[in-house]
This record gives sequence, structure tokens and C-alpha cells, in this order.
Amino acid sequence: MEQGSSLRDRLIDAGVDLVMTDGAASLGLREIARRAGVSHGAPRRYFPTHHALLSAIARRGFADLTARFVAAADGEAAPRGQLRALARVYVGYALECRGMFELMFRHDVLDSEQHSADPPRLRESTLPLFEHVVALVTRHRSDDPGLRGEAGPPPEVAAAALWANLHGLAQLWAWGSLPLALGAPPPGDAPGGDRLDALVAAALDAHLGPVGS
Amino acid sequence: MEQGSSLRDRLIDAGVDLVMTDGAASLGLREIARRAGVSHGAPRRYFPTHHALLSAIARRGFADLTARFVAAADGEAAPRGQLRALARVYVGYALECRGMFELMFRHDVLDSEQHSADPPRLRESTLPLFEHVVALVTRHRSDDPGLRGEAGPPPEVAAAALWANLHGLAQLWAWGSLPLALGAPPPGDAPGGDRLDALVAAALDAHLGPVGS
DNA sequence: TCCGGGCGTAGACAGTGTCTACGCTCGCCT
DNA sequence: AGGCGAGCGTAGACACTGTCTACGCCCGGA
Repeated sequence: MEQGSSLRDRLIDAGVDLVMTDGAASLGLREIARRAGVSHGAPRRYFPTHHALLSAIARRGFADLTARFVAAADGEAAPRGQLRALARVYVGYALECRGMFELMFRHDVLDSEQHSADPPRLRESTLPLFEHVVALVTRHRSDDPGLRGEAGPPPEVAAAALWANLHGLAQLWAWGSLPLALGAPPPGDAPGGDRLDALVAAALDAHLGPVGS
Repeated sequence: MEQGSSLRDRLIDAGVDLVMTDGAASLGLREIARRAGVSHGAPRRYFPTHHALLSAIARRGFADLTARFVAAADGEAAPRGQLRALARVYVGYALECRGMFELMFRHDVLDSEQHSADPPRLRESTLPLFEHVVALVTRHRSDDPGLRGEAGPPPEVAAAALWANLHGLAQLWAWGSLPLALGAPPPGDAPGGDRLDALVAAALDAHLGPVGS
């Protein structure tokens, strides 16, 4: 079994459990140590500061997110289908793992890594994902060359704009202002998803062209 | 002069100054009280809890943002120009007032208002702005009826998707992953703005149709 | 004049993150 | 075999935080 896991991993596990159930605000250093069954000074052996532990937990979140991406992408063949699956995974993750998503994009956690030399830095965790989106967008364009008379922005810009659109969708929906603006139930309640699906579809159509494929 | 301002306003002023200069992480209750020149128990007369004071500060941020909107909109006549000005104000505000922007969309600050009856609730501060965007999008469509063969999503969905795009752009750019992905200098350094302008233009073109007007 | 209520002060309390000193327990070397 | 040293976790101290409570002060009305 995973008995031989070091305390370092057990601390991250405890933090992941905490942030999934009780939100990002409950990630106190002492509370994580309690959940892991050790004293409050123990984490210091493996993480020089509280924010370093939070960074490690956030990295687990990014790893989980990319794992969901590859799991959702292998069913789809066309680049547009892959992008749609990616979009659904992204906003679905933000809604399902709300606390983790909030933690992953917190500036103070990021700033703690300002002077940390050893990779991977937290900010760069999103880089391979972005390059994947760029590749999918270029493939999508080359598959359907007569998309429009306009050439449109270069593919990296289009991919970045699409990614930002999904991110904003996830954030504003989880925050509650988008459900409120569209007259949908708040994100805690389940069945407002059709409105969200409409938003995701609108974002995909806007950045990839209407569903001509 | 504003000499007769009550302590309540002075506390909010001190908090705004703090969050503008030192970021959202420095908004301790005692620190705000120190800056206002009172003891740490004084804020309790006007704000039942720390988060209530943070909510009031965030509301000032929303008020400032909408003021910038109306200041930037009166120069433009066409709805597309107004939307472009609005977009630039939004991402410009997020970059210029990074700490305030972070505070305005924090979930724990929001949750403190969960059981607060008196309006305006913090989440609803973005509602009039959103309705304005909906009106501009519908006006833009009616001004240029032959935009595309497709009807596209209903205007409220299109407006929501555009708003989310701008929000995600602002957030990911300020967080640093978008500048890193596009090979631009980090958001603290000044002259990476042309890349950001390209992203904003791409978002506007995607949701409003290419610049045919 | 006296009184009462709004307003701010000051201290206590539990809890936090960080730092330091102290044991325990292995494995390695002589 | 015996001792030793390094790794690992414990426990306490320190400054600091947010909340709560009791206490003064000052000013306006009866």
C-alpha cells in the first residue's frame, strides 16, 4: 500500500483533502499538520514556510487538472472536439474543486515562490497546457482553411484569448455573478449547468468560428 | 473640506490606500486601524467583523471601476467603441489596481456577506455593469444587422461571454501566466501592453464579429 | 446639574506562523 | 558490539492576529 509515503506527501494529501471539503480559507499550517497527525512544527522539515506548502498543494491541483485533460481528450479525434472537451473539463474542475481552483491562482501563494530557484515554478504549470491549446487551434485552422475571409489573430493570440475566456467563465460563474446575471441558480445548486454550457459553447464559437465543421 | 468624515469613511480610505500600495494580503484589521489613527477595537463600532470592513473596501473598488467606465464611455458614440473603451478600462483597472481587483473577487470576503440582509450585496455590484454590456451588445447588433448568416447566441449570453473573456484576460495577465505564455515581460514591467492590446482586440473581434464597422 | 448614550480605549483570550532548543531513533563506522 | 552522528519530529516561546468585554470620556437634553 502507500504506507511508505513520507510525511511530505502525507501533508500534501491532508491539504488536498482539506481544501476540497472546507475551502481554501481553512488551509492553516497547524490544521494541515493536525490532519496529518503530526505536531505543528513538523512541516518545517519539508517546507520552509507556510506558502511553500500551499504551493505544493496547488501543484497537485495542476497535476490533477492536466490528468483530467488527457483523460477527456483521448475520446475525441477532431481538434474542435478536443477543445470542447478541454473547455468542459476546465470549467467543470473550477466548479467541482472550487477551493483548489481558488488556491491555484492566488497571488500571495505565487509570491512566495518569487525567490525559489528549483523548478517547476507554480506559474509555469500552465505552460504545457497552453502550448497544447495553441497546437489544437492551429490544427483546427488548417483542417478548415476557408473559415473566413479574415485571417484572424495569430494562433497563439487566439489560443490565449480562448483560454482566458474559459478561465473568466469558470471564475465568474463560481464567484456567482454570472449565474446571477443570467438568472440561474447559484453555483452551489446543481442544475444551472445548461446556462453554463451555453456560455462555453458561445466562447468556443466566438474564438474558433461557428460550428461549421 | 472632508473634515467631517466619520471614522467609518476614514477606515475605508485607509484600507483603500493600503490595498493600492501593499496588496490585498496587508489588509489586517489592526493595520487598517493603525493607518486610520485609532485603536484596534474602534472599527468594531462600524463593522461587525473584519470581513465586513473588507467588503466595504471592495465596494469602493466597484464604485471606482464604474466611475472609470462612465468617464471612458462618453467620448465614444458607437456601441463598438464604447465596448472597446470598457474593455480597456476593465483590464487596465485590474493591472493598475492589482490588489484591489484581487480583493473584489475573493470568495471569503463574499461569504461574510452570506447572511447580510442590507443591500447592496457585493456580488450585485457587477449587475448594472453587466446589463450595460447587454444593452451595448444588442445595440451593436441592431446597428449592423447583416453581421453573419448565423444568428449567434442571445445577446445576454454573448455579453456574458465577452465579459468573462475580459475578466479572464485581466486575471491571467495579472497573474503572470499569459505574459509568460506569449513571451512578454511580466505584468509589473511596463511595456508589454501591445501584447495585451492584441488580446483585448482578439476578444472583441471574437464576440462582436470582426471589425466590419 | 445630573444623567445617559454614542464613541473610542485597553486588556484578555484563543489561535496563527515562525523560530529555536531539545530528544528520539536509526544506520553506519571503527 | 558499542558509540556516534545525522535525520526527523516534539514542545515551547515569541510576536501577531481577530474577536469579545469592560471601562472611561465627552457632549447634549431634561
